[in-house]
Amino acid sequence: MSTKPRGRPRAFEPGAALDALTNVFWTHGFAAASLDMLAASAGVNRPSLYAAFGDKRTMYLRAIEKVAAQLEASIAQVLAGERPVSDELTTFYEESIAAYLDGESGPRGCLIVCTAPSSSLDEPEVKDALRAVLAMIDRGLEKRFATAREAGELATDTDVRALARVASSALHSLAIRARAGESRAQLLTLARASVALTVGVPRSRRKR
Amino acid sequence: MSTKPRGRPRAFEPGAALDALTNVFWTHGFAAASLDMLAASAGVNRPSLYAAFGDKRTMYLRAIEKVAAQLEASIAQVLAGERPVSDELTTFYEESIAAYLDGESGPRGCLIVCTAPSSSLDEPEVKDALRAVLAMIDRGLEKRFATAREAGELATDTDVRALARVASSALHSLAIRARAGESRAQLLTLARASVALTVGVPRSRRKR
DNA sequence: CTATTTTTATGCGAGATAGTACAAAAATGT
DNA sequence: ACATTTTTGTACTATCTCGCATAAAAATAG
Repeated sequence: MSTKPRGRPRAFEPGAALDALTNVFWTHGFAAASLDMLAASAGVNRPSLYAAFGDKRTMYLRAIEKVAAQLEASIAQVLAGERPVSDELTTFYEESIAAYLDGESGPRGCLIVCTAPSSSLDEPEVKDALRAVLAMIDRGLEKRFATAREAGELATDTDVRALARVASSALHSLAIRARAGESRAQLLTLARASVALTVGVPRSRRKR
Repeated sequence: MSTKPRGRPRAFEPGAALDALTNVFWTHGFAAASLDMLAASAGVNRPSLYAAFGDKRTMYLRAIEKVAAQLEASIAQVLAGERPVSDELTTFYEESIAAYLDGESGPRGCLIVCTAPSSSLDEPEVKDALRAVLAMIDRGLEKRFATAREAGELATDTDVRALARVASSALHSLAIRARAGESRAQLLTLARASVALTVGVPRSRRKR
């Protein structure tokens, strides 16, 4: 099937290179990330980067797509509907917080929530990608809440759409707060309070 | 008291110049705002800008301080404790949404929430300023909720600190969503749902 | 072994960028 | 009138920036 391509083989793996690009954008944002930094981080020369990914804006959009895909997978996996909705939502926040805090040199929040808004007015495609990701998060939570409503975990008259938007808000705020330097304990306080307000106290923490 | 200064008088008003700088940073963020843009927007030459405000980073920090002061004033005024907490909180969100949507050329969210996170890892002072503003918002809401609890509008065992952090989250999200292009109606839906979840349905909208 | 194809690496080049030096300008003090 | 003080505006420098042109390198095809 995939017979060997004709010319000189690539000296780098595009997937690993995109990981490196994503890392640079995550720390510095779009505008402050220079091509020299990006190329050095990927261990590749600038022309090779251009050949593989296009210009800087395209590289940034690829990074957003990559993170968005991971996030979508995480939502599908954690909010699978196998445990009580409050437990799953708690896990979702906890895992997000862990991801926001574990940058190579300190906390850095979410690439999309924390860096895309800044460049979204100069780069319409970034704005579109940002809006799409926000909508994807809303939809993922809405779907889980709809299941919970059917299962009797939420009142039958619950507006799951609006509820999902509130639950997403906590996620956005967690990303920003993590990047601003808030402690894990502070972030967890917000996460737990948000869960309690949106879907009720988790069974494991309910007084009795 | 303020006898006239000795040398050639200023040809621009520093307050108006800072407004112009703030405007540029609001649209483009810190890194993408060039000194040429800033100077042109303020109608001033670059050396005059440097003399008045210091370097670009300092200009950006002044812009953040200015917006933070306006926000603090808005919180004190709108959440004064003169009306039911749900009404005041609704007004607070509505006014914030109006501000997020009324940029000169389209919606642009909040300068601090939408642009500061992106440069906060490269510029520690920006990170500190961002964290301080987030804490200020949390405190302002917490204070109002504490008053509401004393007034019997919230249950006596309400954790007003955690509640305030959730209410702040909605504000952060509104800022980002506005900049991403969500409609006023979408933003209002989130605002109303957040009010309902945190402090209950406003009297004016309560069924009976 | 030669031709072809694709990637790599050096390096260029046009332009933007941040910050500053310096002289002219515009005010006040004496 | 003249010196002093402060701001203005032009010009400058040194550096960075993006993106690309071009030739060498490394593979396959025949």
